[in-house]
Amino acid sequence: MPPDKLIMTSSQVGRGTETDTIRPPRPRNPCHACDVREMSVCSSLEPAELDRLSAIASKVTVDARATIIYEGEEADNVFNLTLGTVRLSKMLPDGRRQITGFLFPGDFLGLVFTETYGYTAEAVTAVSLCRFPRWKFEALLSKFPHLEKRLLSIASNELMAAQDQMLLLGRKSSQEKVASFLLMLSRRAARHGLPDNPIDLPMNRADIADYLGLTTETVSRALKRLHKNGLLTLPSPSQVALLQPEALEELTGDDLP
Amino acid sequence: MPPDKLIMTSSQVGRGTETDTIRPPRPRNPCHACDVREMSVCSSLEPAELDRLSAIASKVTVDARATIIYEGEEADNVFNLTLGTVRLSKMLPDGRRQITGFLFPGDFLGLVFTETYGYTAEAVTAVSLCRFPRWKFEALLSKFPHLEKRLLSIASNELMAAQDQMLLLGRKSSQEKVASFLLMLSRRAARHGLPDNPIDLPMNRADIADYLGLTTETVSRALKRLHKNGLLTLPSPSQVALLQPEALEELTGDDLP
DNA sequence: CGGCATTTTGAAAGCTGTCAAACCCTGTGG
DNA sequence: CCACAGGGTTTGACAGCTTTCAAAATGCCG
Repeated sequence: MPPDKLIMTSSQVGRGTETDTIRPPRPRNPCHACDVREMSVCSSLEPAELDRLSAIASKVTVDARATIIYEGEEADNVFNLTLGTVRLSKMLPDGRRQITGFLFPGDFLGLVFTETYGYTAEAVTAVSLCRFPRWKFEALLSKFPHLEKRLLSIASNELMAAQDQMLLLGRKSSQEKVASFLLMLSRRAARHGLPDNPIDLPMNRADIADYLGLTTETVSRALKRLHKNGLLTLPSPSQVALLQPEALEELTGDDLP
Repeated sequence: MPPDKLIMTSSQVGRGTETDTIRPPRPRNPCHACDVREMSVCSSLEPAELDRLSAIASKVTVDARATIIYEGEEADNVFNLTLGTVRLSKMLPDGRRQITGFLFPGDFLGLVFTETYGYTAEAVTAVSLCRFPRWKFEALLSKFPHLEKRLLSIASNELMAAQDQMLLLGRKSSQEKVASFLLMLSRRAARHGLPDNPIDLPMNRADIADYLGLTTETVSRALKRLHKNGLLTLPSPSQVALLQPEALEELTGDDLP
């Protein structure tokens, strides 16, 4: 299937997105095709590298729920998410699904060194991404060691996160899983300069369940129990207010930081 | 704690190791300190790179059950496993453990870009490794882009394996988990030129359980059930003969390859 | 051959999953 | 502006798989 098939123009991205509230004020977009300077990887890049990156990037917008890459499809592109939330997932033939991660602005997508993608990526919300043709991207890697080292560090961090997730999936109770998940979202939001206490849940219960290795019912019950114990409230199904983040920490089962 | 604390000379490595049966006959060891040429990463290295790698390597042997690196400890070294089996694990404060992976000869260990190790590594069997001081290793990376690219590819593959494992932990039944595990071991042995049908299990049931997110009892029962269904036999607790590998494939829940 | 750790087996409990239905939001259309 | 439709979420009852706890069996090693 042609790669162009993946690009769909979204109906206008909904309500004033929270990314507008990012604290470090937005630098002017230096690239006509793609706001490369906002990619997290850029922090360690030099101007020449940035320009090269911009030169091969094209901007893509995708509607909520659309598929960005299909598991098993030829890995022709690398993306960097600039707006919205993406979920990565793998499926068993009978339909059971495991979400292996959620991506937020700044995250890379499709950074694989295999012929084909190993997972499916779908837009949870309306999404904007920078797209880089793989061969150009790899050519760039060879020219700019900085970039390569940075990617290695990113991959290493992702591997670490994956190991934490294995611990969660293999050994935590449903309540610990949900508590861990909420805190992860809160921390991630804080890192991105977004409001971190009334947390926004861009994904639905089924996504959360498939991320935590649970069912929607169990997720719902775990939230209810946390609510009953006074740890949080649910102003709306997609918002969680953490009343006692410290107490929640203890319920994750993890070491306290 | 000083890094030297980690190095312990093993009592002679036990019985004639199976690695002696590796099919591609061993090249002569080109390095007095460490058989770098046998590292899996070497396949894509140039002679000059190999020599540099050898120059900073020192050989380390570790007794079975000894700890090689501790989670949280300063990440001072990078290792490459040359002989034996290593387990990587993370623990929750109350003692629950998740094994995030088993390492076999050729695998890297301690390849992180953080201050400290994110997991504990322990020798399952007697083990030999090449040790590289981190700072020297990183200096080498900067000089040899080949090496860097190779590591990026390794990290990318590990990430993929981690995602498969998340699918297993989050969505597979105990039987599917055990079937997947056995086939993984068999395939890995085959890739290394080792006997792949009467599989050797260097790790005990507790390790298998902690890798699959189960208990030893459940692992045992799953094996029993597979045995009862004529899929395998257990010549000894640490050996599994696969009688119908194809049928086992179907029980993994995965797509058939 | 005996001691000990590992593995297996058994019975019972518990947590999470399944199935079904009610409820609630959200967005639409009158 | 309100009623309605529909999907998503919550709740309930029950079943089932895995865990727990305990004890027997097995295999390994001195």
